[in-house]
Amino acid sequence: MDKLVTIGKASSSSGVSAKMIRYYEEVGVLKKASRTDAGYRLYNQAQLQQLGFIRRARNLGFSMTEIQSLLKFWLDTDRESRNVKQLALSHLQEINEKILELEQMREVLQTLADKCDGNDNPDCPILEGLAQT
Amino acid sequence: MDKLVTIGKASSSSGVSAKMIRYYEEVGVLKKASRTDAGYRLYNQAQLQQLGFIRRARNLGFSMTEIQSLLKFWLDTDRESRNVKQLALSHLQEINEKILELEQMREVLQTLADKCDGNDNPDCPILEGLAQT
DNA sequence: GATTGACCTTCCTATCGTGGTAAGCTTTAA
DNA sequence: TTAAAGCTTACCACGATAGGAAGGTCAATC
Repeated sequence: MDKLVTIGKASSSSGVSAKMIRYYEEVGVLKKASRTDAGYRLYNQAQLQQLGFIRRARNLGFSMTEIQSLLKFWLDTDRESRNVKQLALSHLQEINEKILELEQMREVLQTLADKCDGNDNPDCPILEGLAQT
Repeated sequence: MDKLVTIGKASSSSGVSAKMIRYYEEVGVLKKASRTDAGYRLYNQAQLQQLGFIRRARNLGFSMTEIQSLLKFWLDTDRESRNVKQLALSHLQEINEKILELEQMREVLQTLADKCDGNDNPDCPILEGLAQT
């Protein structure tokens, strides 16, 4: 039942590009795939699930290093959920910091933009704000 | 009055690293600096102001390409504020999109994390969410 | 049996903004 | 005079991704 597929099928069914699948193998996030006699990589169902896992973790903004840990936890039945949660919370904090940073940028920039007439006149509070004389 | 300084002073007084100052020159964001006989770069007051301008624009998240445009506008007394404002609003939109993306990540991840006990038990809704069986 | 086209392989390049390092020259201060 | 600090260019690295070139493999069609 463990149907094997080459990298193209693995890519289309997981939503991860073939390029990236090879890259994940190269950097050690994925174990080396088995090969056909001709050297084609082969993936089984469990490996396809791992690719989906990686894609979803990427979509949540986890770095490859974090994903490597998450995958290890996932495959380890002796994991402690404490460690997974800690990783998630640490990433959540990063996300929150980025949001705050972007919101501050937005506020400053919006304030400047609001003051700019945006016509054919050269006077521009945006440039003045950046020049900050 | 137009005191000239070498790159170290230019860096410390503008808050832009010497490395970056050279890089901006290399990619054409800054005009090539004049040089001493020995080949040391020299910066005048106007150029120091430009460095500050760049630093503040970077702090607002503008890309180097956008900053190149902003600098051009700033130095062009025939500019129309319309174009500056358009650039700023376009960047604002990007910022807003990034914020939305991060907020979506946060919501999903926070929901998963809330469901995870975070103890020595292996059961973990975070991993289950990523596995999405 | 031969050709074709889709698929696979490895290897190299680029992105973007920043940091680091090494080898060597110049300036300044002791 | 010598040592330290500062400058120069020319490399390499990051993280995650994409593109391309050159070549091997597979399956279907002529």
